[in-house]
Amino acid sequence: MKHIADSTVRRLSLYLRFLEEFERHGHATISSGELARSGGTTSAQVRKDLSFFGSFGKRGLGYGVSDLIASLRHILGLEARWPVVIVGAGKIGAALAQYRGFGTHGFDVVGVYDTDPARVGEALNGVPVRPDAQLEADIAALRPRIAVLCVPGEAAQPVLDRVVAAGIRAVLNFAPAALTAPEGVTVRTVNMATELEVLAFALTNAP
Amino acid sequence: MKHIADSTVRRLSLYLRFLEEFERHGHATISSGELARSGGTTSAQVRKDLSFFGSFGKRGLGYGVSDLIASLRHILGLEARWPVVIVGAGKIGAALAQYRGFGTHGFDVVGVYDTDPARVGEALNGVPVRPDAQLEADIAALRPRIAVLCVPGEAAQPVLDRVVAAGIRAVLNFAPAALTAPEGVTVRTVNMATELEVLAFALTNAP
DNA sequence: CATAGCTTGTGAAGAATTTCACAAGCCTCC
DNA sequence: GGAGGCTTGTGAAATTCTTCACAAGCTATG
Repeated sequence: MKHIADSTVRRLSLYLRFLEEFERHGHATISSGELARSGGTTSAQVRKDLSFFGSFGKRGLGYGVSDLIASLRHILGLEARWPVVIVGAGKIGAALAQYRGFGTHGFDVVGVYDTDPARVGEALNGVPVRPDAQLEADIAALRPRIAVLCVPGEAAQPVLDRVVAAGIRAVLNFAPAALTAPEGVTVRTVNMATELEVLAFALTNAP
Repeated sequence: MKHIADSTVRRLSLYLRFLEEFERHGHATISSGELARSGGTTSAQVRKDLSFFGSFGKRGLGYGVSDLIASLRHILGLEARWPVVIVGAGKIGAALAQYRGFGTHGFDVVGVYDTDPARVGEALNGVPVRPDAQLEADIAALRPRIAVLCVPGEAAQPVLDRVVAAGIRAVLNFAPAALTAPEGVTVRTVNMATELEVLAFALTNAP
């Protein structure tokens, strides 16, 4: 299949958010223009994004909301649930472990890990915090597909190397560090400092 | 000034992270190639990114680490400190309020707001949680430039409208909602579901 | 001072992404 | 059943972003 741009995938995810909203409001169909307005893009962009994967609408009518939701969920790979491990049960890790959004979006937290014995044993949203040393064995046993890193910056690369060695191929990194991973491993980093600095730049260079 | 791409600004921020690392390790100069390797890009990209803002290196030598740090901090607008308010003192809001990275990167949390009377009064990292109703008055008095939204999805747009009306021009949104803001207001949304879905897509369409 | 060895800064080329614009198709209403 | 009014899907054009490639310039060395 042709390569799909990262920006396209993010927009598809965003469309899915809005479609779910539309469905809750009882709308049966939606046009590319309406979807575009919600997502801050253009109708041509919406149609082009979808066209990479097929043809989902009806000319003159628009898209069936629930059909398009199903199609997007299929495209994004959300038909099965994805098991996830969270490494690091500090402030951010604990907050994420208790975040309900994981479950409602098809992701199951199957393990939370920490090196601090004081935190081990604690249960976060029903999932007990387990010792960091258990990480490899648990990945082998529970086969999570995604690891979420919430460890201090300097620990992030070593932990990444460990989870990759244990078979993980997708990582969401909240540690303030830029990571390098082998070919075939997808890493997304969410860096608070960078987000704030982009805002500072925007404010500094305001019109 | 010519328009600077978002991706360029994010890379500048990333370069700054690495330069700080290099400086801690005692390196005095760095070449575009070394900086590129750390940041997962190319030397040409590094030089092009910097060239939008001027000429910072010495041919044959590279860049002076501390000079380039100073230049980047100037470019990104990090020479002064930026006051920030956090709206929502739930799990994520509280975790952020206690995150040390704000302070070390030049951002000061001057207020945390919540509607829940049980949380009001609590002090997070020295900053007391104040009643949500106080938000507008405090923005007028303390003049924060950035608002971080950690409220439930359905509350995000109303809160955004309020902080914009009160004079805020830059918003970092952690609520699971896509927001619309008037011209001149920069909004960055960090959406857990989208990040995870991009990973699910990558895993589903793995080679 | 001339040469060798690096590395920057930058036009130009190339690639990727977004926007345009329009034929094709569906529905409704007369 | 034909006309009118919408909306999709998609090549082509336009724009934006990245990579290439090389002249220019700095340092060190003999």
